[in-house]
Amino acid sequence: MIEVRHLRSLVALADAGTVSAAARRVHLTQSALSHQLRAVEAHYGVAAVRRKGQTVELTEAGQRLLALARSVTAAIGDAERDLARLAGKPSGKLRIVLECHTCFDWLMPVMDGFRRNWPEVELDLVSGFHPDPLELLLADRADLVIGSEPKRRGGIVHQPLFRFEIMAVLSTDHPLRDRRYLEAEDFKGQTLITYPVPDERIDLVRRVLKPAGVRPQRRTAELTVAILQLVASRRGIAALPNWGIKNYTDYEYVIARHIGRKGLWNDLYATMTKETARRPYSADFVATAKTRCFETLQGLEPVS
Amino acid sequence: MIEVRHLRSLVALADAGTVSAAARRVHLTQSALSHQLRAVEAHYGVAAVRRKGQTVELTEAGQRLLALARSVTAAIGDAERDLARLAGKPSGKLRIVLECHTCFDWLMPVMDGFRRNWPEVELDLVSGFHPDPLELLLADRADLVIGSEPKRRGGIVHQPLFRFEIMAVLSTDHPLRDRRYLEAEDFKGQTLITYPVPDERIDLVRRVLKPAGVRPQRRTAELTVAILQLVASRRGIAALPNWGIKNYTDYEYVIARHIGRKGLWNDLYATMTKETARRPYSADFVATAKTRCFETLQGLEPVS
DNA sequence: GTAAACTATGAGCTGTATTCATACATGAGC
DNA sequence: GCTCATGTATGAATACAGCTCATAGTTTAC
Repeated sequence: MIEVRHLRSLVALADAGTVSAAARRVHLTQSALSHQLRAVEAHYGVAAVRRKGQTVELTEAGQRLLALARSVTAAIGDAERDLARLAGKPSGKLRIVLECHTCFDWLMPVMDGFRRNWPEVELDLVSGFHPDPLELLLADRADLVIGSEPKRRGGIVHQPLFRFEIMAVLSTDHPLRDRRYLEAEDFKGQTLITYPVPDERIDLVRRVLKPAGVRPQRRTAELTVAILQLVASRRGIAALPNWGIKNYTDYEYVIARHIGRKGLWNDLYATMTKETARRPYSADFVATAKTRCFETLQGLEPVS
Repeated sequence: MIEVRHLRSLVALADAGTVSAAARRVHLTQSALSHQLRAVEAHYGVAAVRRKGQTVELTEAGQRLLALARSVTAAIGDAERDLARLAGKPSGKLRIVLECHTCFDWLMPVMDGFRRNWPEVELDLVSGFHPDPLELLLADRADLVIGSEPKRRGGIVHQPLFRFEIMAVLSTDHPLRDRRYLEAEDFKGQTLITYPVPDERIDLVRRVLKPAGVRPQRRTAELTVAILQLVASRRGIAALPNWGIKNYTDYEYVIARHIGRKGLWNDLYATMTKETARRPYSADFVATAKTRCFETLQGLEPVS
């Protein structure tokens, strides 16, 4: 008998593209997922995936099962929201602070979905720059902070969202184009194009350049497209999330390179007070944000 | 995490009305189902059922979960049919023979549904009376027999459908009206109103009256409503399935009494050749017939 | 009042899903 | 072409979830 867990695994597989990555997403071993897949295939007497070298591809039967999986998981989600509503009228606010500038790109559709699912909740985006966003939580001026670097503090919980890679973005004819990955030294004498935020908020600077004593020139732009425009015009190098630049690298408008041998990865967390975390709608916000990002953004990994 | 098995149990519970009966339907113990229910309720922090003396009733949350359950099980059913189609183009015939006259009542909607789900399968109803329907299977003049009394024969398999009670139907002012149940003796001197089929096909006669040497007068009518009409007009007693007369007894148009202390129960089977049983569409026919009957007919029990 | 239904619940067992250990395949980099 | 990293497959061992068993408490019918 097929079970919800099989369907969730299948969704993860379709989104991740490999059994191993899917296993990480559903917090199982690769072996467990392989066994699951085999069991489902044996049960229905059809192949659900086709092995394609390092990666895996759904067969027609797999696609059909995936369609089932998506509709079933969506139906379960809807039901669970209704149950939460029945368990106790959950009116309230959700005021969100964004530490990470690029996160706007995925946050907007998530917020749109949330507004539809929880019309009774007052959704808001706290704007402006805040040196210590956690203070906003404690001062009851915000309910949820999206950022990295969880700092332990009483009464505050951090819920992992996902991990993504920050890549160096270069013009197609940049002298560093043949490097497989860039190191701190490579940024010497370069211009770094960033959002208009302080050094501390730029992972490349804080975690790579500053420790190595490298201080390249800075130039800023508000919008991601503007930054890419400057990069393409050879005005400098940018450091942006993998998934934010996929469309531009695919068409070789710009090129992307890893930062460091293993790449520069960033963990994203949703941070809130314990009390907020207990509310069903905030839990749902985090859950659907994760689901949606893993579904739509490329190259994501779960926080380890 | 809620699983498909919980949802199936919930459907069974809603259809059966008691935890014990639901447990029999899903082939689990009453205890297992009670534990399941508790687990689901604990997981969502809501009560799904309200105890009502001997029986059980869904709460609002239970109703919401039931709606989820029905839609999910239906979606899984659809997907499984599609997978069967992908596994191998299943064109073919399904010629059905009915041993049991009243079964027309539930068979028609089941056949309608089947025709929609399997347009590529030629569905047919073999009409007329046949002394030995199994012969039709072996002679390839039919594919599926619906009847009771499974006789072992090589190459032929019997798949249980359900068990139902045959009750004596009396006019509201009948002298036997105060008996809680009728015995063979009670039929002495009565007129028995039946479908126009031989003695052997009438369970009351074959299993109760004949063994006791009681041979009441017979009078026949083709249609169930006609039989009920005669009963109401005090022309005699009939023996009909529980579920077939519910509407009439509810309005006290006629009254129904058990036959024998424990009631007279009849097991229904779908009988076919092994080869037919292997075809996905015949398996699906049996499965959906069961599901649908348990859902729509009252007082059914699974075959033990 | 008794019998025959029903439900609830803790303890214990069983079966199944998961992990572990391992073999083998593929692709990138030197 | 060799090595390394990363992927998949699979049998055996393991752990835990879910089931059954045993039992007590309720409700309903006669």
